[in-house]
Amino acid sequence: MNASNRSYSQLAYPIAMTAIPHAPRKQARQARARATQTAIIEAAARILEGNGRDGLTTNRVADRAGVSIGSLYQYFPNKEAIVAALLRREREALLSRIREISAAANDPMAAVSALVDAAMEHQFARPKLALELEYLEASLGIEAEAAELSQQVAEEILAVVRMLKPEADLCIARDAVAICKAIANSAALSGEAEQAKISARLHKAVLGYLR
Amino acid sequence: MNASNRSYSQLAYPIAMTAIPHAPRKQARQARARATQTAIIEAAARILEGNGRDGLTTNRVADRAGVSIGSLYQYFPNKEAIVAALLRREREALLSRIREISAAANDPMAAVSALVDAAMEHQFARPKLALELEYLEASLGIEAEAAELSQQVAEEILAVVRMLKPEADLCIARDAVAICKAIANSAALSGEAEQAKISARLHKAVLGYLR
DNA sequence: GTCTATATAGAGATAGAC
DNA sequence: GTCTATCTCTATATAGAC
Repeated sequence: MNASNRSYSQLAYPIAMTAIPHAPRKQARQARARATQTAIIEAAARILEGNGRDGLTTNRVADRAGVSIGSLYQYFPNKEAIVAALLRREREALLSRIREISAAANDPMAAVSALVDAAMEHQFARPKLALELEYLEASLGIEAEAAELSQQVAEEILAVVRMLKPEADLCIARDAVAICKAIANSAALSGEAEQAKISARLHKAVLGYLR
Repeated sequence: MNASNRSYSQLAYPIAMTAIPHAPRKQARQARARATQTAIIEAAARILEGNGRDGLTTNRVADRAGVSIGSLYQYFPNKEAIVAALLRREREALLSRIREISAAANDPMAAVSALVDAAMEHQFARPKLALELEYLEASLGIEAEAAELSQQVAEEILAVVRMLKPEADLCIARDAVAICKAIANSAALSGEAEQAKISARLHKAVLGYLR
């Protein structure tokens, strides 16, 4: 994804004292670089939340991240790459949560229920961001990769769903995901705030579908 | 919406023959004007389907509609207005279909089922267009009006749903709509074409939720 | 390796001829 | 009332100083 992530940490430090001052400096630079990257990605996230996708300009991202536009382009080749990185960050977080649940699953009903909760928490942690990313995903030019992540999510979900409903196929899993997103988004958009109420409806919808 | 829709047709024609050539000319111009408007809106629709929202530029719309950019701006004050008109066209078509079903409703189950079918037909008639419009709706600046149309849809749906489930509220109706859109979109996006299969899942999801 | 300044391009929208 | 030509603005991306 970015070319500057070389593994300086694997350098074998010579015993000579002259090497010692270098090590931290190099490490520090790596850490700084990562921090800058993260800052840029998070700035993009906040702009999406505050100004929507039309407000997301590279100049604004650079400004909000506290770096110059020139620096931004040292870390990302173009605007798409920033959005892609952000999307990956969010999706991977959700995916790993799903995998945890899937791995720990015993009782089918409880597992499905836990998945629904996870989806809802994810969506409600930053609702505007989740929504904007969904919109942006379609126009990203990384369809292949995005599709692959969705695929992985669907497969993981399917594994759990099959505990409850052995004849289920991938369509069913995708539907379940779609239902979660749709209800959560629609609730968020129409200004609902009572998570408990929404959660109850979500469970009803998903379990009703899988019954 | 547009200022040129004055009701010339209500002019009482004087008996004098001089009036006769005017009437058709005015009528003809009106008809032409409407045709041009329609052509512009439909051109926008086709561009959305073929090039996505990023490809939707006013110049391209004018070109595809077979008029010059100058003419386009005689009919619409800006790009948003074109999208808004298109959105209205689609939404009102769906709304009036929903009203038909609602008005003719006898058996609750059958009515809900008919609504689900209508939603699915609408979504699958032009899936890409429906999806793009959903994305665009959020950035339209006509939130108030769009929200009102959604509200009308939800209320109409609620009336039918209450036949099945008297304690239902607007949230339930909105959820039902969201479920329909979500499953239809997700199916369309992942390339499913068998409408019968999707329809079966949709019914299951909605009826499962309302049970 | 970070900044400022700017090249470049493409969009929306308008002016004015016909 | 429709066209062509064009203005203006703003966004992405780069060049070059430091």
